[in-house]
Amino acid sequence: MRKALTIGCLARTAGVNVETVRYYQRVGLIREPRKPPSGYRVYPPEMVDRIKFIKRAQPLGFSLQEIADLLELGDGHCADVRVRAEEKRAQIQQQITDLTALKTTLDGLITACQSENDTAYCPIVESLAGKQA
Amino acid sequence: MRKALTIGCLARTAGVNVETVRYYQRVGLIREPRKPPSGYRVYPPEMVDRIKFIKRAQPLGFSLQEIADLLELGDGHCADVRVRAEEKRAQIQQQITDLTALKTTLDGLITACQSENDTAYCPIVESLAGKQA
DNA sequence: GAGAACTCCGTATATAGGTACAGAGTCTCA
DNA sequence: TGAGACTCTGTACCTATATACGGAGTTCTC
Repeated sequence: MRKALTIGCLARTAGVNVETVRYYQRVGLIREPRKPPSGYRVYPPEMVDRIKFIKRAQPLGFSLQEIADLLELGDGHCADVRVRAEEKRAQIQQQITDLTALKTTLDGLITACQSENDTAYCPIVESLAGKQA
Repeated sequence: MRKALTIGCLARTAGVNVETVRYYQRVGLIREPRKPPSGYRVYPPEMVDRIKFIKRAQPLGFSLQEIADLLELGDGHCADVRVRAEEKRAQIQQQITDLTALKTTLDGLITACQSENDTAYCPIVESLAGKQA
């Protein structure tokens, strides 16, 4: 019989700490499997990808709560999925726009690194100088 | 005479808390102006944009340390600017790629919201399913 | 020139996202 | 079958990123 996916195995496979898995359970980000009479919980294999997703979404600027929202959309507990998905998409589009601006600025720095730069002007700051505030 | 840009005025204009400005000074993210004999520090006007930049970079997934790095690049304290800028650019490109994948998945959810979704399969998770780990 | 509003400095508190550890029970495998 | 590895629960601790507060001094405004 294949080894059961217990919490330690899950954590190792997904590349996180066991305590992190427990933490995600505590805050409701992932479901805790029913505790079998024996006492050791067994996780479904998809849980590995779910945790990997979380770990990749974080450095994109999503909080755990936002990630929970995204996952819920994917889980298809519909109702207002469409509306919420559209909101998320708009937010993500804004992030892409900002990052693209930043990247363009870095391109400039890279190709013209002989910066005649003794002024208070900072090209990096300019890149996100949206006048929205 | 125009009102001097004291810390309160700076904070208000940039849309942050006074304590946040002090905090950024403490951690070295922005420079604290020399204290005049009177005791009230005066900030240069560019500081407003610098703080706004920080506040826009954070939700893109950058830590304060990473933002400090970016700003330093822009400030042109060269030496290894080119190399560091190239690293940052690569990182940002990866973020853009990931976000684009996520957005594409949301597009799918939005156009085909009648999800025949009773399986363990989750399209959102799939979107970042890079097999890099 | 007096009171309100502001600044300074130091310290304390808050929240998110983990990580660590203790003590007791369970599983695995030679 | 017994030692070592693992899990469970609960609680404590840690870092990053702020935010709040108290008491003393400064500036603005009327």
